[in-house]
Amino acid sequence: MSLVIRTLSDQLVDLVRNRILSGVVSSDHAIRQDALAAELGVSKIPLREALARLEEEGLIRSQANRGFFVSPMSASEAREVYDLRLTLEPEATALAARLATETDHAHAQETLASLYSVTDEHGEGVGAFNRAFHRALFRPCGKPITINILERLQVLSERYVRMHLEPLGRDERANEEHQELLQAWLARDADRVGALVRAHIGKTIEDLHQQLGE
Amino acid sequence: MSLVIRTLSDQLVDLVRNRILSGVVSSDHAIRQDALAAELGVSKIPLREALARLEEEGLIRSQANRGFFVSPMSASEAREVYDLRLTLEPEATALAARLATETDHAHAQETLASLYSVTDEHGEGVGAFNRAFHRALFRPCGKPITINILERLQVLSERYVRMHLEPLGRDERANEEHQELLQAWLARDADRVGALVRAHIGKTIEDLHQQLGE
DNA sequence: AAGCGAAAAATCGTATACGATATGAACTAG
DNA sequence: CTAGTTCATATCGTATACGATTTTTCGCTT
Repeated sequence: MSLVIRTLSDQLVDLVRNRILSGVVSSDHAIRQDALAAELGVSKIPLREALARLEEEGLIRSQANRGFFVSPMSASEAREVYDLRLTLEPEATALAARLATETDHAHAQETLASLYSVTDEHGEGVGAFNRAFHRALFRPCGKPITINILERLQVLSERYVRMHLEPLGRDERANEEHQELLQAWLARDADRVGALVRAHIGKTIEDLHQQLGE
Repeated sequence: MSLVIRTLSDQLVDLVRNRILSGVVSSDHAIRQDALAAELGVSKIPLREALARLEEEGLIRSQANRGFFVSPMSASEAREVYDLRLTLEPEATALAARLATETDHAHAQETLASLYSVTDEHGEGVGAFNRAFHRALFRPCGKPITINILERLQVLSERYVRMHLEPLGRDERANEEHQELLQAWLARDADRVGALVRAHIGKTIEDLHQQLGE
């Protein structure tokens, strides 16, 4: 699939990230490097490189000579992450709608189809496909740094979605919104795309605030 | 000074970052890990961890089995970086002006004084102190992720400042702007702070565009 | 002479092994 | 019985050494 050769460290980044997002590792006690390395069948060096990258992403923090801890979740962080997405993502997605090629269109449609196929199962991976869909919509905007920031924000926000929104079966409504968004995006209706993304994120913020009991 | 123990990798991050920003390593040919490690008197592992972190920051890119290359500079990247700063930094700095404590005030004043003292020399470190000053102004905003993103953007933008603006002796006017900005910031005049930061960044964008020959 | 192919050199990526630092428990003193 | 201290254990951080991949150079063929 991937034409570029992926180094072991890069693979570990995705693997450990998914573990953290799945909530497998608890927020409080440290990550045992040796144990995790042994469990994954690799050595410590590539694992440490992966952890260093994840620390830059903001998912974990390291205390010298004490180890890596997954960053604690907080209502304020959730608020900040979604505020930032609200600031950046609508504009980027709208721009991408204007610049998208036929290949991008096909890719976005495929991604949403995959999202549908896994939603029913309510299993793992829903968040990952959700991320992939939104990513497919803003990637063609042609702004590498913006894309990078948005991807980071998506990762940080996913924990809150998984913890507070997924149990409520909020997927149904999200899917309708996704479908509507995709149609506008494919039609290159930039203004409508921006508005929809803004509404989508805004709604998520509201739901989160309700859950977090503000 | 620093109460927290800094690991060797972290120190290398700053060191290598400064090397790249100084333009010591050219944009095209790869970074020799062994050579650089030997030159710095350390081993490869901590150096690689530092490089992995810098890659997440966006300063360098790695091709598998080929090595690390410093990201090429481009007019479009410069444009994007400053657009993002224009989107995020004024608001953050204005908010910080409202929330800043006496300690923060003292720190900001110290930082600007240090900036003055090194400006005359036109030597190294001007960029670093410039970064430190602006950082001191937005750090008290209390939004960790925003702070992190802005710091990354500062690093990315510094290369363009060093290359295109520093040779022009633009420091004088910048210092006046800095002084004005600091006064408004100390007075907690959030609106004025926002406007001044916006103007400061906007002016830099204009100067850059002129230099980059658009 | 130019282009293609193979072998050698160099560099990157990874595994193993060692020293340094922090945590936890046991022991002694008050 | 409690608090402080010391020692042992466990984990992290780093240096050294080895295998894999890529690049370059040399030789050969056309």
